[in-house]
Amino acid sequence: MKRKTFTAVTSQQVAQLAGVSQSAVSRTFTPGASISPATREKVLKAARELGYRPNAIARSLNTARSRIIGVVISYFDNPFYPQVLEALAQKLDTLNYHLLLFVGDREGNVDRIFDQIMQYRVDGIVLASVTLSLDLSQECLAAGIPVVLFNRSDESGMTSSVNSNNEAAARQIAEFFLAAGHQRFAWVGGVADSSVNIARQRGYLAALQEQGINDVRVVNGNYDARETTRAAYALFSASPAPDAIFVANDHMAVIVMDVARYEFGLRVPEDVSVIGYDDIGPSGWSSYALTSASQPVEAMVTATVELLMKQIDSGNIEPEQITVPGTLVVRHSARRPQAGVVEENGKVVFQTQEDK
Amino acid sequence: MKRKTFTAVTSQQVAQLAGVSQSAVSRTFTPGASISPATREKVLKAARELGYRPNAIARSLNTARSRIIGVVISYFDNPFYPQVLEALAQKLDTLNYHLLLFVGDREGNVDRIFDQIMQYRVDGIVLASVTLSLDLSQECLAAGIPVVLFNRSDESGMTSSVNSNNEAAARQIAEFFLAAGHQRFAWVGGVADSSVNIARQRGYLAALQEQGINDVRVVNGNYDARETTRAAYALFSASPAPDAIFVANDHMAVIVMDVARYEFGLRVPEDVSVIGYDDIGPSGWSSYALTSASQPVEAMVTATVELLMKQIDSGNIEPEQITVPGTLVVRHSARRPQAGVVEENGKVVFQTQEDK
DNA sequence: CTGAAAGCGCTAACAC
DNA sequence: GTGTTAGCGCTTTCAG
Repeated sequence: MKRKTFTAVTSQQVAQLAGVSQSAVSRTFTPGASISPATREKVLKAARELGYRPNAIARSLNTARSRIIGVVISYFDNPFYPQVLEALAQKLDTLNYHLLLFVGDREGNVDRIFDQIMQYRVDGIVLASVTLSLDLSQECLAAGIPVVLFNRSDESGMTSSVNSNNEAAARQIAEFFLAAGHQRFAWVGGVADSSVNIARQRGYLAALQEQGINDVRVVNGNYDARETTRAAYALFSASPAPDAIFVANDHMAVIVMDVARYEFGLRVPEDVSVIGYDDIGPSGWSSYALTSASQPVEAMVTATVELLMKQIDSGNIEPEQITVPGTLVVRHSARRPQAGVVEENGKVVFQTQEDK
Repeated sequence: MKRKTFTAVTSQQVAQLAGVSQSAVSRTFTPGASISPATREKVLKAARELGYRPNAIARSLNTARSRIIGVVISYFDNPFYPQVLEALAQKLDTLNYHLLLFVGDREGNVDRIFDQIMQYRVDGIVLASVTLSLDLSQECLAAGIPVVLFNRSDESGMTSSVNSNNEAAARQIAEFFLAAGHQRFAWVGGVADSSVNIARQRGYLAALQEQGINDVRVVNGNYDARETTRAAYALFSASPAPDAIFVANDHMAVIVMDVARYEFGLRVPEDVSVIGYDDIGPSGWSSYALTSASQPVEAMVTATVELLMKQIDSGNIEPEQITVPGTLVVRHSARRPQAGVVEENGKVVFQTQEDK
């Protein structure tokens, strides 16, 4: 058994053992501080003996930097977000920052989350919650805390954000459908006023319209399993049913496929082509083999963290909008066009003219 | 534009504006403190005006309580863990605790994680990382920090843990297979030395053995997609191939099903029955309709948090092993026995004799 | 390069 | 009930 008294060891105690001043101890553990190799060694030795670790809380108190980034997420059902979370945690860890997690479910807890975030004096915030009102980010910015919206943008341009190129990707999907000779198009949307949903829908419809197609069936799945099922039913019950469906994200697309196959006996892609967005894990599973616009999670996370760090270090929180391009990963849930589908780094992707 | 100087407002400033002492401010924000309604109001008013929020960092420093729980997770690919994370975050939030996330990927970063955890003086730790060595928990316990292992146990009994009843559930699965008349059994394991994997395998094999079945095909998927695919190939290439496969978790079971169907043209469950463990989201999708032992996530999380709180409040970290029972959710990936399958709260489950 | 000393913002005795 | 007074463990001037 170890000592019963669990009072953590302090720099003071280390100093005493090492026979130096407490500031010397502090300096040994402060990267850029000026300290002689000799004392440094003494301190390190004593620290090791005592099992000393600097108290991050105390440090935060007088540096006014917590080295904590608050991350607000909801929609854990969609594997996209856990993937982001993992990447974010790893990236931050690299920089010796830490991740305080907030779950933003109902609209009602914005105030509560804001309160918690403020109390912990987080150095920055990643807002990756689709549903949460933007008031939160405004309040944080007003308080001088850097915020970056992840996979979501703020139309007013007041908040920094990192997104994939939603509109362009959606246009590409329309082109893909068109090139494969589809005729009857549909769109299954997510939460109607979420920014990525709007951008994807806009790109898709616009590209279609440019080819003279105005008659696109639009339904809404609201990022919700039950509602998506209902929306899919509506789609396939119509006659003629659509033969090309772009679903706002993979998490819903998978449901649409299941309804098509198991409730309507449709073959995918022979009877109907389905394309999604995100390229989450299940999209790669054989049962789905979903053709999907991939989100470059790593790149997006890197951009997010860099943006945050820049703002934290400079104290300047000028908003900045970052868009990182993704690719259309071609699998088997949608009929393939004759041209444009190529292999690239072991993945099959679709290239439009401009890409070349 | 707001004021350019973002120095957060302190209790001192509030005190001044309210015309009271700084301690009065502190008291109004300390739940049980004795303060008169009158001063309380004055303080609250001043605080509102200034946008004051207590500095949690400073508070932590002298209460020696951070109100932060460190959560260590790896294996984000398996939706089970994100689900746990979400539940944990929500539950902790309820109690005004916060969740600092650590990603434990490689064995190598145990020391690093431990270091970070210690530096932030977290009040407790939830270890939900399958792969991470138990040294971490030992070190934390030695440092006097409550640790509870989640979905994982420590054979030595030195660490607290919360698990579903792995062995019992596995036995039940064996019974289910047996009752449905299966003959050729197989087991697809996860990381060989992970505690839940061991318990599930043990229960399954023991129950089978008690019925005189000793010939069970055992392969290993290591909780990894590629390896699981390989393991499934091995299983189905043999002749005769198994007709009843228990896979250590759903995340692998889904892969096994895909291989069976799309690589070997097998029908599930006509040709082969597959049962998994966890009852994650995708298991409910029509393409899989996986029969699976459900983990009672909410109950497990509640137990975890309660245990942690008890230990934190009492300062007593006697290890305690908690097991919470789950149910076998019956879908369509495994042939159903004649008896024992009943509907319960809208879910179809399997009941063994003892259950009744 | 090093030690002494002054806080960071708050809580918790302690007197009144 | 309220103000005064010590710190919590550390960083950071400031002399030397």
